[in-house]
Amino acid sequence: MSLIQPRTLKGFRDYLPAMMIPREGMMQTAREVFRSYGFSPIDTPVLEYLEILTGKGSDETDRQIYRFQDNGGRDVGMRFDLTVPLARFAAQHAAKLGMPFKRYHIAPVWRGENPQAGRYREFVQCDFDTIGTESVLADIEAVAVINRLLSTLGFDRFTIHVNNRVVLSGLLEHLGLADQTVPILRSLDKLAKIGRDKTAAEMCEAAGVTDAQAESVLRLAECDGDAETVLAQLPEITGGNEKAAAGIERLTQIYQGAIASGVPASRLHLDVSIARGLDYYTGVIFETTLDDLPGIGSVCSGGRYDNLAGLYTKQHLPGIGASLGLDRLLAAMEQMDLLPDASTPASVLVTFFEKSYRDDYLRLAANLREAGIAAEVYPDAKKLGAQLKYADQRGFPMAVIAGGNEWSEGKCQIKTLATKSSEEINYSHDQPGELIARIKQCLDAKQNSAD
RNA sequence: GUGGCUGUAGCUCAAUUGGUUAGAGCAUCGGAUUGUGGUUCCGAGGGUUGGGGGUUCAAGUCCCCUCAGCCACCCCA
Repeated sequence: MSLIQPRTLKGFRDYLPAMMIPREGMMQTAREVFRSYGFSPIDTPVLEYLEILTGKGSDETDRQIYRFQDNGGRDVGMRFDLTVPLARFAAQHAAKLGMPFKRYHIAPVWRGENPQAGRYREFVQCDFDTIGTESVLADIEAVAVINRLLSTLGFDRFTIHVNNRVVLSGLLEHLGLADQTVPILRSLDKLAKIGRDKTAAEMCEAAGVTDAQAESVLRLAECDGDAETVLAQLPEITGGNEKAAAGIERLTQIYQGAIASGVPASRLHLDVSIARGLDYYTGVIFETTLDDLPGIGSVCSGGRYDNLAGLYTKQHLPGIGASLGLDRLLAAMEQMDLLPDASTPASVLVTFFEKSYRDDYLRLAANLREAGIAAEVYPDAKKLGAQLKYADQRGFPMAVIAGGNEWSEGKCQIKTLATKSSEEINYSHDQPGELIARIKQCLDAKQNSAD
């Protein structure tokens, strides 16, 4: 019979232990950070009625949704982000949840687009959102959470780009271009890539603006520098428009609040030119890039959406949140060679030396686990060298070795793989304390030297 | 979805202008070595050259299709 070729779909990937161990660690870190701010976990179905998903996205996002008819003939789709399902969830359960409501959601999403480095058709997002309040405090907190997330994950050099869409829409209102927001945003987004002149030309063509209007918009987008400078220049650039002034005031508060929350000013960049983000954003928007690998794109983006749930309920449910692109970040760490190469989560390999002591090895390993030390017993009484090689290659930091000599003397050997050094420790099944203490000491030492 | 580049063993790469049975290093497994791993030596396995079709006496090499990866557009985590 012919074999079926084992393969995965374009843009979908397997995760081997060496990748999955840090990946799970990142999820755990994200969970801990979210919980420390009071966000609660939720989950929602992978599949939604198609109409739920297509309601608010642009044509572009609609095109990227995996969709099909289920066996009952219903039109369904796989979620392409976690924010739209949240809006549905909030509209459906608002009464039970109470407002404001803070949730986090770590789960895979699917987008049928062309993959690239750090860009997949299936990837995990770590979302956190606060809904039911328009308070600037929630906006500030979002910045603080992003900062805490990235730094807890081990990053030091990253930049959180912050903007408020209201500033631009205020300017557009001032210019009488309020109804051309979307095409103008789209053109503006290309500023860094295609340059000033082409951007202006495209704006004229796509949105029908005059040269003078394009000039005003570009002046806004090109406003750059440290936060104070930008904030000081914005009122004049936006022509004293009231709406823009409110947006600038909000941006100022977010900036000051973030600083007060402990976010280093060096990591904050008020970037009036970032116009990206899904169409549903209405206020502040965020993007986070790694200073050492900007090319991989934003690893944590989000913003405020004040009427997303409006599609599903008449209740006013404003929200703000952001999403950490876990798999993109993982790809970045891989490229930057930041991933540890251990492919086992265990700390100790108990070598299987002499068959007659099988139960003693099992008992010893059980004692280690009881003390919180992950331990694996090698399954075969193979040559010791082979077992140690196995331990080293899998990334076990330590091994325990005991044969007839050790057992009869009430001892066992512990070996630190990295240094090849070993020592004898007193041990009996009833009094494992000395062994456990010493192993923990060695593991701590290794942990510290790795940091 | 559109366009460009790429695709040989698990990994990194060879293979005259198309020309015998597609090679090497590393890795894997076994042995030298029945109580101590990253060295050395010996041996073994592993490929319908991503897959399919075509041109040719002859295709890893040329052409078409397809699949996948990377890049650009678009969009985004």
